[in-house]
Amino acid sequence: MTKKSSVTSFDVARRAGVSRAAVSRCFTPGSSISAATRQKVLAAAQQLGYRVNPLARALQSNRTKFVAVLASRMDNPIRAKQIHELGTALLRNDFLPVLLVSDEFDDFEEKITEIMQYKVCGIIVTSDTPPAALARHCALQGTPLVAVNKDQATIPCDRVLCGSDKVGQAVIGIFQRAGVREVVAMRTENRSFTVHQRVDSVLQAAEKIGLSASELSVPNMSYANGQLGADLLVRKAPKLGNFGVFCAADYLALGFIDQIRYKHRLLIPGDIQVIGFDNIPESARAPYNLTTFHHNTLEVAEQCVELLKRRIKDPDAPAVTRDVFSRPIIRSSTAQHSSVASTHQL
Amino acid sequence: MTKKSSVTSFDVARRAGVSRAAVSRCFTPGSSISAATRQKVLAAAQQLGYRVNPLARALQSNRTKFVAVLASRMDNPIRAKQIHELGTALLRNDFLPVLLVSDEFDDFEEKITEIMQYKVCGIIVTSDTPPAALARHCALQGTPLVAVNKDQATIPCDRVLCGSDKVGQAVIGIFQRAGVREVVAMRTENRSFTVHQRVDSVLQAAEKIGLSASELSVPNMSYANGQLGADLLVRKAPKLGNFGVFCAADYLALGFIDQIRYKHRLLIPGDIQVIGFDNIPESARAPYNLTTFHHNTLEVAEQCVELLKRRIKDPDAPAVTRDVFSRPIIRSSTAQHSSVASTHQL
DNA sequence: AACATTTTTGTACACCTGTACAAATATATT
DNA sequence: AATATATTTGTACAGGTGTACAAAAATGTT
Repeated sequence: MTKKSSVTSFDVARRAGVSRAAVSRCFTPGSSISAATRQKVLAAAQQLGYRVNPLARALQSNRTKFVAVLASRMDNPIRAKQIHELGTALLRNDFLPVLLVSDEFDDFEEKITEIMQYKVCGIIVTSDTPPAALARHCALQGTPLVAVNKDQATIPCDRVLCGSDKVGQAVIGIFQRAGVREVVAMRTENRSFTVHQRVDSVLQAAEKIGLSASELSVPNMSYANGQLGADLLVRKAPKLGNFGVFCAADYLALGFIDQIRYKHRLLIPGDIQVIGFDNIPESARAPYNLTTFHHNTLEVAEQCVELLKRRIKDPDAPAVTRDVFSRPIIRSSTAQHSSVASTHQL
Repeated sequence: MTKKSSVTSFDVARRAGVSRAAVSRCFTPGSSISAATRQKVLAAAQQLGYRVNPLARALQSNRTKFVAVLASRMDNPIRAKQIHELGTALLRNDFLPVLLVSDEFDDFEEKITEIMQYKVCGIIVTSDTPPAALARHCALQGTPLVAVNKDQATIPCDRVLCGSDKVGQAVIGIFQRAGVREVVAMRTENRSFTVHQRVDSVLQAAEKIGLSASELSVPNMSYANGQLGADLLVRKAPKLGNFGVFCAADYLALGFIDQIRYKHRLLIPGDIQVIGFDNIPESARAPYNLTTFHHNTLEVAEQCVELLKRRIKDPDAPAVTRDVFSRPIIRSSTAQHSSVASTHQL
């Protein structure tokens, strides 16, 4: 029933008996317009089914509602969840997320410069390997940039972290209460900033109280590498007693647990205790019941949007870092201390 | 080093010593321009770092490279994978995916009409509950629409399916060779078209060869509902012998298996055999080893893009449906028949 | 009531491109 | 070489909006 949507501000102006500028002002927040004319314009717009043409507006104002979201592969459920939360958070705040999946792209930088031509009002980086040139591009164009779980050095801009540098004390506390004598922290060799933060934090906390701790390195953060980690550990320390293994991500932990159980035929938490990070859905299930940290992707997403809005409002504000707390969730992949009543939870 | 990117076609024209129209033609495929001037324009553009302003172009041509991707929650890994594949497929084909996550939005229709104002060149629907008005809007605006795993009746447009209506024969074949005497197909009550296709297909194939079959209904497609299904089945048929359960999605199957094993203390495949659909990563792992069907999300995504391009080229082409084959993957949640050598695979 | 000040309005231009049209040039034909 | 045809070029307009500027109206002040 609606016309071919070619109803323009000119049509509304004529209908309302005002100038076209008045129409524009009516739909531009903060413009000077009297209540009377606003009323007239709104009525006419309603009748004609008028909507501001966002492309024309963008051409004029040099800004759209688009926000580029840079993501890497979504095979890890926590990544998928983060993208989902970012998407909904952006939509809730009247932005439009453009999804740039970096996977398999040589000319990813080209894609980024292309999307920037569309005058996006911001960029959120989630992907593992942000092109070094990205920050430079953004600074040059004046495009707000928010990095999720990135090192300050890698990309100088507003950042949101997930409390990875604070897990050490909790991890060591849980292990200690459960009678662990030897801690192993599994690190990945890729440049995931948070993984390094978590492992460093755990090693540091162990050292602080004089608990024996070492680290184990696997290439990247996948289920298969969790399995590999199990093989490496078993080879390195054939007789495992009172061992506690911290895996820098649940995905690693699941592979580790399955391999320890199904290949090496050891018991968890009997022979080895395991703590992960992320609290992906699988971790809560019966076969795993993994003690872990709740990665609060919703809060991370909301902080991202908040920082984005802040910077849009004040482009010259100093860069800040928001650290979102990840609370520990204790399940049965770690032994329950006798004196602790029942922290056990799903 | 690059200027503030305000280099316009006018600048290039002056530098190349041609008219502005020549510059436009140089960057518009299919325009009439001589090799000589094209050369001159390209050289000037290169020197100045000129890029066509896509917003101005869109305003003129009434078309952008944006494609709206309608998605629902990404908690199910197969959904996340599908979105990932769609995203990369669109980027590979020079489109820009705008992600609209339908979750929790009352005014989702409003969001859709908003994004359509941006003159998107297409919409791909993946979400479970496509607004009924969507197809109408698209037809009205002439926007190409591709639906993934949707009923023809729900939305009349180009469609891509994943071979759900052809699983029956394979499922029954596997069950039969494994000695199953009683088939149960688990259906979800939500309006997922493919779930119904799969269950119907299985029931039909069972009836065809006179195998006893019934169905079991749970509210929706989640791990928890898989658990619920297990409870319902055990209550309904306390003595389970030679039972084969088809779960319309792996996610259901995992919940079913865990509940059967950890709560009801039965063996899989000893007491109950299970087949799923999707082949999510978890299904391949040691604790599950689920016999299932490989949901070919990559192929689905590529078909979507192909149909989209086809319709952009020829808006009046008749609506077509592409059905992507999902091949069975036989693992140890179904018993291996003695005469079959080794179809077992990870 | 006369003036000063603030708010609102309309006009005109800018944003940057694609393309219809006619003029100009190049190529083919006799 | 002269004509007919095909190709290329430039001019001018259209696409729909935001906003600087000055004029007009409304409000406040003495």
